[in-house]
Amino acid sequence: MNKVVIIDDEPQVRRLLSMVLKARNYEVHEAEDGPSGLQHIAFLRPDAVLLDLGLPAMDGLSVLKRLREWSEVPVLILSVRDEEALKVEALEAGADDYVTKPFGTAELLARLAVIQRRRFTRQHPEITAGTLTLNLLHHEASLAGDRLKLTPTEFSLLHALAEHAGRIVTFGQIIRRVWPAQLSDQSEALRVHISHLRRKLGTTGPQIINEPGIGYRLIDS
Amino acid sequence: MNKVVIIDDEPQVRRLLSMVLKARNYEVHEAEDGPSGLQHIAFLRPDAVLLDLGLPAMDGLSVLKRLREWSEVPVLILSVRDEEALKVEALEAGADDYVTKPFGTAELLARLAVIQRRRFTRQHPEITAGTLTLNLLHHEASLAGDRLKLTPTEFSLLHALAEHAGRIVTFGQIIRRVWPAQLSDQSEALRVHISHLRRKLGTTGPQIINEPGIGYRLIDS
DNA sequence: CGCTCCCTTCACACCTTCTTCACGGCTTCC
DNA sequence: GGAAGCCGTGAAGAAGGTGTGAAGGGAGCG
Repeated sequence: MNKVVIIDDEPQVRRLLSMVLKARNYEVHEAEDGPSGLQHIAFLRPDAVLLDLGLPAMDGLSVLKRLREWSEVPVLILSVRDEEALKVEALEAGADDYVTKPFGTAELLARLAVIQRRRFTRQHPEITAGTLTLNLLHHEASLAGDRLKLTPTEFSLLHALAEHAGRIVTFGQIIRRVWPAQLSDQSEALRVHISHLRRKLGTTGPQIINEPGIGYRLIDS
Repeated sequence: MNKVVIIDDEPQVRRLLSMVLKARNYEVHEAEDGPSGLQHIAFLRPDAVLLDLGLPAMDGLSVLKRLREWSEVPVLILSVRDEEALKVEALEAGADDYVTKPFGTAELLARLAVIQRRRFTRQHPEITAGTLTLNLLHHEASLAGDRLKLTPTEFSLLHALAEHAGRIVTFGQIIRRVWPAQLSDQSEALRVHISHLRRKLGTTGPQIINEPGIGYRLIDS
């Protein structure tokens, strides 16, 4: 499913966009300011970003520039009519397209589809962490060449950990990613899946380490 | 060039400060009371403000509170020794640091430089103070490249200090931030966590300094 | 319908972390 | 110089987080 992060300080705009996109089967994540938006993007690796230019604390252009230092994710700018100069700057800083508020949903969806198609070509189909390999295209995991038999939830969980191998991934990040639409607390289920994963990973290769009170970390050796 | 506004009712103090700062290539503007000081700030948009707490008509604390309604400009408080309680109030009202009269010019210039530098490094997903680095996204802390093993409370506490590295953070500010929902007095627990943090930080890099009766300060070297 | 697979919940033992207490050193103030 | 208050730190109990076996329940399928 297509993941989108919306960065806009106005709750109404976020709600509208969210509704429209969810109806098209997008998985939507919202952020109300630049820093938290960047964190969402860094972790979720969405397929597209909708970015408001007129953010309060850290303006949209700064967010975009910061983002482009490490990500090529398609970015669609949301701007109001009188920010012409800013729009140009944004495009030069690496935005893919823009729509002017107020915008029609049809136009928005069309532009979104276009910028995604443009970027679609290159994507990493495999991630590795030591002897562990995840093939995202085929949903397959293997450990030192041997195929691992993982359930969908386990694969998703391991994916979240392996993508940031060696680093801490917080409980909140894991849960938002593995259970995006879930409102109830999944931390209990998470512990059980971690337990299952550890058993399947065995004692020799990569290990899942708990950082008490914070999250988990996948280490290579 | 750096613009500074000095608000102090004593002409000698203003003249001294003015000389020192001009020698360092600051552009200096003087005001002898709160209202005219605020006007200067509103009009000049200075890069820093030096504010005497003991002003005749409108006291320094009132000036600061008024100022903070519309400006984030760094403010360095000038106070005399017996205004301890006032200093705490000033810091909690948004002052960035203070120096006690009489003060050395070296100290004044150093603190001024610190509070100006810090305003730029807001909102970054990573915070550094000397050899100390906090990665907020991954909840990781490292000292000179080595990862520090911190508990959640320790991380939160160090975060509060590091975000204002070089400046005083009052007990009240720390406690409200680390234990937001707590009603009981956590000052005892705070001392213990500070102790643990100091042990983990060691004796070489950044140090946590106690400012008796006021709060703590994280210094780089 | 019965089977299988998978996810979630529960129970409980275990372990880490937080808080409190106690006490000694240090500074400040009279 | 003595008293009072603030601060640092060791130790220990309290509180809360974590791992895992087992059981319940829903979806898909023949």
